Amino acid sequence: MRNFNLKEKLYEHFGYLQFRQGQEEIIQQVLEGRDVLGILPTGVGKSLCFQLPSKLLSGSTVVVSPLISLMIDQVKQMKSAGFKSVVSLNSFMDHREKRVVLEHLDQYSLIYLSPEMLQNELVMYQLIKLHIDLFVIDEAHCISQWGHEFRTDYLKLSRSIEQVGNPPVLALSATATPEVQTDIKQQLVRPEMLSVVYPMDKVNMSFAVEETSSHEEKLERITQVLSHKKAPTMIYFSSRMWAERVSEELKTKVDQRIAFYHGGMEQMDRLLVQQQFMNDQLDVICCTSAFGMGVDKSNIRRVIHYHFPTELESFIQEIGRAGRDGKPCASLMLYTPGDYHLPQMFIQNELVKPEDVEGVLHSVYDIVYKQETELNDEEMSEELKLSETQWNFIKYQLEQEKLINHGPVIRDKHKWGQTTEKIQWILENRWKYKSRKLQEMVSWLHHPDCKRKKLYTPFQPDTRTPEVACCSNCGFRMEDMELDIEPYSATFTDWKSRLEKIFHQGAYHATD
DNA sequence: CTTAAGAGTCATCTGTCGTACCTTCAGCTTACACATT
Repeated sequence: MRNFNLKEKLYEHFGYLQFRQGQEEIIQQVLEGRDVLGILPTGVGKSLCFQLPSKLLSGSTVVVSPLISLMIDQVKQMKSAGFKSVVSLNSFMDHREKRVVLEHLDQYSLIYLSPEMLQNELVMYQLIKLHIDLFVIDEAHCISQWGHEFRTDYLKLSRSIEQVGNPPVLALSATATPEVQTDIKQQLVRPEMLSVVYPMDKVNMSFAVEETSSHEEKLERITQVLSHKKAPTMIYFSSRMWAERVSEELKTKVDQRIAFYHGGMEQMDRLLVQQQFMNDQLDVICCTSAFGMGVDKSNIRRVIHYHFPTELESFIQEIGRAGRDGKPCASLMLYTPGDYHLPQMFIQNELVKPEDVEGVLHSVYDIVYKQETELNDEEMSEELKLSETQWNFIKYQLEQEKLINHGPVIRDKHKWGQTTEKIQWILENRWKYKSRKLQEMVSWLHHPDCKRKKLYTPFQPDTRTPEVACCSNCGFRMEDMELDIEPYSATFTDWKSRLEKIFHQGAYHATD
């Protein structure tokens, strides 16, 4: 079975003559049945690493993806490229459609779903009946970044993999420190997983870090930078309010097309703004971390941070969206000493204090065993005076100990006491971990030497020599940025190339 | 000796927070069939 020539198969199914960096190695290993953790830089075509194997393997391939929009995009893309047996299971489907797909699940060779969907009994019942010979986790850093508190179903993946017959696992991501890689392997219970890691340092990006004293100064600086030259720019904020506010203020100061984007907006508005930015109908987007995953725009020239994120991993992901075309781009970080409070509040908001665990568990006990009607998550977190994420975490831990949601009532006081201690211990470690990550982020801001080296050293042993000016500590200033932008691309072209573009709209191109 | 101005200290108050999935249902919109003028 392994005798065929992979390059021939690549051409036959996708029409490409050559693999891109890392693809062939990963596919080879996957086809030989090995578990692989692939860390490939953005824009290399990670999805091909499972799309080609799914064509070559006889059974089904399951792909876990964090965002519905990502799944829908990929399915659409594959369908228009002529791959018919692709489907995604998600909450946007109506009940009839969902039932029909579930009943004929064996007809699909590539099945996309969310980690939450895997916890659905009916879905799992149907999956178990299939022969699954590849289990893929796309954007695998979510396991480590979201799994512990925010989306705990990400920590339940190993159990699901076991249930569907322990197929080979392929985990893919663009950014993962060795620490995160280890966490991913641990959570998947696959310590022997093969790591295929490629460098992620951006040789076409210059870095600038500037201390400011106030909002007004930040605004003034952003205005200067934007006015210097019109170019696709993202501005990252840690709060929805500030994203909206600065977006409005910039509109009065800069003659460019500016909009904001965050998770609190209506679905349609989000889609519209994203599409406009993608199509060069917007110059500047003021956004929170909601904007990013699956954004594949090649000509983003500047990423400005009005606030800094809670960890370097997030920062790297955010700047990773610029300069995918390989042309020069820059990152500008603006910070004010007071900015430290915001990320600190985020940590508090997702982690319960260890000394509060005992009280919380007592209340849970009372509620679960004395309440007649079952409370939903929203009511529970309100009743316990916890944030949604804090309750998520506690709930997951109690489920793991089988103290809730596992049938018969357990009134074993000793067991509850033990669990209290265990949760306290986990929380103490999470507090230490998150505080350390934030500390690393802050010390990067103040690092007196080369910012580039300091940034990438935790991710890879050697940092390559940049093709552009290095960083503000190596003499780079935002004003020096090379920006030879052709007037907005693709807007005015002759009818032949426009027709060609329309004709090829559905054509397959591998993305991340 | 009294009083006003200014400086320093303490207590109180104000401000305010991101990331996604799922389920289920109420309420709304849209398309369409049918009856009436």
